[in-house]
Amino acid sequence: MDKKEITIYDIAEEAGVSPATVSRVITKRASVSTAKREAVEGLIRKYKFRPNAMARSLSDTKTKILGLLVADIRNPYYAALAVECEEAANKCGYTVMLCNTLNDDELEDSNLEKMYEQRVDAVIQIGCRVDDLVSDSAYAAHVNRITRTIPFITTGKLDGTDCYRLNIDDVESMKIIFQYLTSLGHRRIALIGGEKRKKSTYDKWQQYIYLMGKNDLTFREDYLQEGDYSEKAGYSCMTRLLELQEIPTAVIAVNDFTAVGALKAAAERGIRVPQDMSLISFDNTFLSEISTPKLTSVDYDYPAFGEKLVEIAVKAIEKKEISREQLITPKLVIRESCTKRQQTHG
Amino acid sequence: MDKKEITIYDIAEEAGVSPATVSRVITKRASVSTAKREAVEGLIRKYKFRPNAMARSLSDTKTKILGLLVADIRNPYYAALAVECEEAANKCGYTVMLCNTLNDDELEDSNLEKMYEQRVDAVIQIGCRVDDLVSDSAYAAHVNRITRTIPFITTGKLDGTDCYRLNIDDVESMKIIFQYLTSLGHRRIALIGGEKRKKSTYDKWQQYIYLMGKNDLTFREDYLQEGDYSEKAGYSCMTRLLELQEIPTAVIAVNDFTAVGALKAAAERGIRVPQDMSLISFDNTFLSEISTPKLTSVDYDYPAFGEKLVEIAVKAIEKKEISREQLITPKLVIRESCTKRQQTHG
DNA sequence: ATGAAAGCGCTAACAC
DNA sequence: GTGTTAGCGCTTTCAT
Repeated sequence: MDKKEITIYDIAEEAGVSPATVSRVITKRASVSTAKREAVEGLIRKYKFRPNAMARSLSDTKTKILGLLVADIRNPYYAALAVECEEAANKCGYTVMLCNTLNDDELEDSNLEKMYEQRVDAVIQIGCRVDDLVSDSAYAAHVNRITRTIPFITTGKLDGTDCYRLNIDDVESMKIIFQYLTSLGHRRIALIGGEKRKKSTYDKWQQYIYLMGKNDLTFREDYLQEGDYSEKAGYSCMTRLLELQEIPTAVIAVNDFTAVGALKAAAERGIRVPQDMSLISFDNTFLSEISTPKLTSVDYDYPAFGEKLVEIAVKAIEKKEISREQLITPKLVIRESCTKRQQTHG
Repeated sequence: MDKKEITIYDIAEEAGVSPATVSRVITKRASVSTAKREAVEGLIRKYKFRPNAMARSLSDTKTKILGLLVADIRNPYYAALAVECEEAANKCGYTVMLCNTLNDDELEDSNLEKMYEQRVDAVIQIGCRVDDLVSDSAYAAHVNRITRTIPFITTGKLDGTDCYRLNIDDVESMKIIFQYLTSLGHRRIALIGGEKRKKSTYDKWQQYIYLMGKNDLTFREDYLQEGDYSEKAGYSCMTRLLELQEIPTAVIAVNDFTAVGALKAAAERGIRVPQDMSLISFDNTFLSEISTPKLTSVDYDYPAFGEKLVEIAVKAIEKKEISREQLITPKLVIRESCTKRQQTHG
């Protein structure tokens, strides 16, 4: 502890050059004679000198930090995306400042403030209030204050704000699922979990209803079980489904957590997946891989997703042309949880 | 975008006071007359002014940032701890800068550099090379360069360095497990997963062997199955166990992932947990809660763990007295995966 | 209590 | 190519 920190002045003095020259060799933004460069580089190595990022940011008004605001990193979906964002950011020379909103509006606000104080070059928000079907206007106002100075990228809806949107194509996801399920012969298809006040869930519901019609399947209210996004919700939705006179032959779970809960409810009642019932989910987190049976799930290509998010941020920072709204195309990862409808079940 | 940012000079001018006064009302570190304070506070609200953290850090050489270096945030264990650290840090007025090492030594190094450049006030490292039974000396040297100026806190071993250590009491964990398992009548106890080059695993092994002896149980090499920390490892370790002449009546998995894999292997062979075999794990992540059956697992009280980590960091930053080595006391969370040994199994 | 001014460590014009 | 200098926006003596 407590050794005085070295600065470019110390390096400059010992190398017999000016601080500006040291700065030049560090930033590589201007040319320096080989002799001086090598002298400086030698000293940098000798003292293991690292420029003070604060001073640097203050001076050139770029922090090279991307604020990443996620709902809850303990959720594998956010964790997967966050890691990819971090890797993508690193590749572009950016560092990520990650904060959790933990479903707490105040925390969401204060984290946003913090990012602003830290003068992050852009903020990427994934989850929480940005996902609301109808955006909270106070929140939108808050975001707009930020977008006046910093690009704001989100995977949510957040209307009434001047932000960049990269959304998952939920309509397409549902289409893929229906295509797969109907190709397996399923006609009694249920959808469980999720809150319809969230845009992504709302869109799934709408599309579910539409596709039931389009495929000439009978839509039944009781095949649409709202819950939240937890394992518990999946459990209780599935339980309710299994109490029905005529249980579905295929169930779509809003995410992997609810699918896992549904699996448990099914197992308890002696319903085997996929032999007695098919189950399919969204998100394709590691839970799909470790559950028994492994889940067939809709994947978003997280590496590409993260890269795209960062690319938008970086382009926006550099004031390059970049579309304000883009879509992520989902694809189905087929594992073990679905199978052909059993003829005996009708 | 692009509105010129407001500074304390703007506020000062409009309020008819000096920048120093504005700074005083912001920092609250000196007294200001009520009239001027209110004028300044009004303008701060009016413009929603937020001081530039870079400038502030440059000037007072404290960033109020804690670097948090974790192995992989996608792993629920790290995620749980990281979130608690973030919450604890927030409470103390600190922000967390989270980076993943992703099991990549270069990334580990570069993230450490980045934290240093960012002049974080302390770094907390959880996982990766700090856990090695025998510390890499180049890495230790790197850490020592950092500890010359910044407190370094770790949950690992990392000997040969001047850091603060907060370790899980693995010996105690194993004791608790044995106490529980033997009280249920188990005598054929196996341990699966983990690499013994990691200190925490090494300690568990040692203690396992010791306790087998102490409880007068026969130690068998084939009841000790090394793997890594993945679900796959759990699956293959358990598979090997189930091929033995005499299978164990209770299995200890090194973490929840391996336990989940073990569960799958058991199910495939028709072995029911806990009726036919008891299974117990370490870490008590959310996997323990959502697996079927729910896992009995050793918990570390993550909120307290995170708080302690941050407390050590903050105390060290403030140069207060604080012990260099402390232990986290584990406790068992009993769920569904263990039961009394079936007498019929001997 | 308050203002003037120096300084934190760096970058970037601007001269030469 | 290289040095000089003026900031970047804040905190903090030091006077008053």
